[in-house]
Amino acid sequence: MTESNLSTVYDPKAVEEKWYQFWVDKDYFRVEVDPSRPPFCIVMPPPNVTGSLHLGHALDNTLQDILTRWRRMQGYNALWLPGTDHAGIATQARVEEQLATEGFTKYDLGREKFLERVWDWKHQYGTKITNQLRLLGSSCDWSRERFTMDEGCSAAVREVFIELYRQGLIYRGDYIINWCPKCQTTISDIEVEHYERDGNLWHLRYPIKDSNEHIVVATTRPETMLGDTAVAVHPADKRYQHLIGKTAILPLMWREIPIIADEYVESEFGTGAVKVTPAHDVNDFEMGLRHDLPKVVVIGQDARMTEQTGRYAGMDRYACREQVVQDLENLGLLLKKEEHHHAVGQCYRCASVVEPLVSKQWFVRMQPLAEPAIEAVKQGRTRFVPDRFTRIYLNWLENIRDWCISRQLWWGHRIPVWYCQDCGEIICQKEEPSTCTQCQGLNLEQDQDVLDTWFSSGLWPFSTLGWPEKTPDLEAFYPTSVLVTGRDIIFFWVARMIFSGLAFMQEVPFREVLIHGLILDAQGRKMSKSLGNGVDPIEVIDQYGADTLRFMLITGTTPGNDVRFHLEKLDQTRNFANKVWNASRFVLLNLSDFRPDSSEEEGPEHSETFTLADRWILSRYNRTINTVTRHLENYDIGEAAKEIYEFIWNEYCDWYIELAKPRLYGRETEALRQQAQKVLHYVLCNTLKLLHPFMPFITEEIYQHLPHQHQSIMVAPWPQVQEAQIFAEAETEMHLLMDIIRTVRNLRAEIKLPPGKLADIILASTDPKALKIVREGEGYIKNLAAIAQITQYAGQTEKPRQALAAVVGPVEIYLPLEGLVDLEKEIARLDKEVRAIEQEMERVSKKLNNSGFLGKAPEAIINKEKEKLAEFKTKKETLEGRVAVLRGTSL
RNA sequence: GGGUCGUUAGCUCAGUGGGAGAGCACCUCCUUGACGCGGAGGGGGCCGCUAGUUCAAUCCUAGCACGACCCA
Repeated sequence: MTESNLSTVYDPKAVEEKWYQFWVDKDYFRVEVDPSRPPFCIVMPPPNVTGSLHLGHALDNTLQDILTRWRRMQGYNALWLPGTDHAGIATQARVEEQLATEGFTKYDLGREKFLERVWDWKHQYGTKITNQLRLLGSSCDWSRERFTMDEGCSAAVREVFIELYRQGLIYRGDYIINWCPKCQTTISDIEVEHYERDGNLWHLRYPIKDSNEHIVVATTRPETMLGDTAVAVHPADKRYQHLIGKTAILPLMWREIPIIADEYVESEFGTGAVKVTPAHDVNDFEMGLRHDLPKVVVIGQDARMTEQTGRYAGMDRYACREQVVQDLENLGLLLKKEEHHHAVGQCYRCASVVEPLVSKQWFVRMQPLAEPAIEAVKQGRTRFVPDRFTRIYLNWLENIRDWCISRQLWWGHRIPVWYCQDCGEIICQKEEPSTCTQCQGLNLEQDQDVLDTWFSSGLWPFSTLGWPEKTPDLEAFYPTSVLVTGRDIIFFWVARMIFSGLAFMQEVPFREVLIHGLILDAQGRKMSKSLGNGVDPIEVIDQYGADTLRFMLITGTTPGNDVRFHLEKLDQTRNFANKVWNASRFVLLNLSDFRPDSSEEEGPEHSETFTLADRWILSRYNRTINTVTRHLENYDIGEAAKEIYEFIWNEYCDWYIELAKPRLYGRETEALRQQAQKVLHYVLCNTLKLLHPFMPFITEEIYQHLPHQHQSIMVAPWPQVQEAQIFAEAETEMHLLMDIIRTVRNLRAEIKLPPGKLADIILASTDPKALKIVREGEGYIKNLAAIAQITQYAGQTEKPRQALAAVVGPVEIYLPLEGLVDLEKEIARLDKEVRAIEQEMERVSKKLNNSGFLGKAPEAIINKEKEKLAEFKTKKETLEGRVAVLRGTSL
């Protein structure tokens, strides 16, 4: 064995790639349909093929990998299905940027050639990102990897489009949409981000026809007045009653427009009268429908004024704003301009100010699809974790508007609709028609637009499992077990998967949705390219290893809450990995002559030779299995990790290894040495299994060095609690000894006794049980508190004056130090402690004298308080007695 | 305007209806045969504010303040 050559510092680089390749070679990630085992399935939220892994992906996929590895070890047939997303706008934009550096536009290439370029891009970056997922340790089934534009997913998209079209749930119409003038495409409502801005509110006077009166409207966008087709007031507004039904003259255009009454108008806002521009405002558009108003398009897709605007035609929308204001002012029709704070919609992709426009687009009728999706979640068929996201989901679906799904892009799923240029027939079908179904004409043209990316990702949970074919995978794994995703795409994606799943699979796509927060930078800002505050997970892996990144991302966090990324936290986690490494090194160094004689799962048989420390660590280990498993079941993944961290560091390393050393170093019998080896090995080996889902690489590396039964730790069974190995009494006894040891160390520090200098102590107790524990634990105390001689007293015996004293439960501790004890200082110290105890006692007595407490509190709590009081009382008396001795006022 | 989350040690964050926790930072000590990416000990908190429920509130309820985010 070469274990003794293991470096004292864990080096992730040396092992990670090796083990990932090993797992792949062994085909451990690949899943076959297996009816004999319960299925567990996660479909991966497909990362975009636009770029590279960011920390959000790292968190998302770490969580999925933890769940998958854990369930796999538990014996589930665990499928984690990976894939990537074509990400329409984003990818197209990146390729256009690339072309621009070569001095081309997409129009120079033409649609077909351009798409070839995008596919090239996809192959390059799709591979890059899936390779990065491998670096992270993701145990997904790569043989099932999918892409939203592969043949199967594309077939699913066409199937769904045609079916919804057939049912009348997809329609084409002139409606107001959000237009991004930079991306030159529509975007859906949720792709618009609203930001507060400083703007102005202009008050414009519109003359009333055949009257000297004016009506004053307030607007934040004066340039749109050129497209006004009405003025609206609230029907109950007393100020304007006499004007309702009259006609106003639209200045500059000198068009007659009606004054209408509509509930939508807020009387309190501005002047209480609003201009109505149905072609350029969502609310005005709806008002226009209610009142049958004409729509005058004054701003075009290039964000310039249209021919409709006469002399303003061709101006940029903002230049036109200036001009209109100026012209109105010249006419004396600008009443005032006031500063006004308001929200402006921007494109989520390029941050251009979105222009609401009326245009012909494809829409999905949402009402009939949303209803079952609302019901399913209300019935708990899909459960959100944490629960609060249920309301966010429901709120959105309950107020849903129709979904604009056409995009004026080239990269994406082409809308499967053809228009007959001869007879105007609209043909919607899977395959390209060769002749018109109506007039048999040959002059067919396919719709130029593609579908919103989320249209295809909404089908992801079943399209990836083979739908629309009836595949064994679909049968076995749908509905999937859990979806893990960020809180930012509940609307974009989660809701759409649920209604699509219900519509086409008649069942929800997943039973549970685990929502996690976003990764923020150290100042709490979102990481973004423009801020340049992003952290590259690959660099972190390079520097610290994937295990450290994974563990760091999921510890100290709560489900659903954002996480700030601090580099220091990486050090902390790296130190933990190193601790695990070195504890394992220690065990290995002492296992050279060890041959396990029991199964890895069952561990050493209970034996009379178990020491107190053995029983204690076995008991603690078994309780840890229980707690960790429970936390994982509840998706409290950070808590599960913390539990393992604390068990390994604070119990296994800090105490058990130290307690076991004397036996290992052969100061006792060979049988005792072997017993220690067994327990050390068993607990370490199985604790590594608990840690494996969180830190797959280091646990595999160590497992392979240890004597082991399974080919890999990742296919070893998840540890089971062994009731026979839970020793409650050993835990209590060990805690008493640990307290005594801590207290002795404390006393030594008090008087600055050098750690190397052995001391003698006196332990006294009137409690025979305590004396027995102390007698059995004598060796532990001597070793861990650097004690040479322990003198035990049963009962009241005279103690040396020149000694420090302390009380731990029923045990008195004396550290005699002839000539070193400053009696005054010692008295002061003890007095201080007495006062602290008195405070505690007062609080407890107050409770116990409260009849309400005695009458209503559970008996266990009352007894606990009584015990506390009794313990404080003894301790106080002992310490006071001690003070009296030191003062010489007693005996 | 509606909603959600947060407010706990100097910093970053866990946690619980019944004696306040971790990591980092800070102070003291330690080249102890796994680990100085370590060990031992220590200091440091009206658990945002105000009411209410309760025998008991840092935890539950309401309101408020501040911060972040979402929706309109």
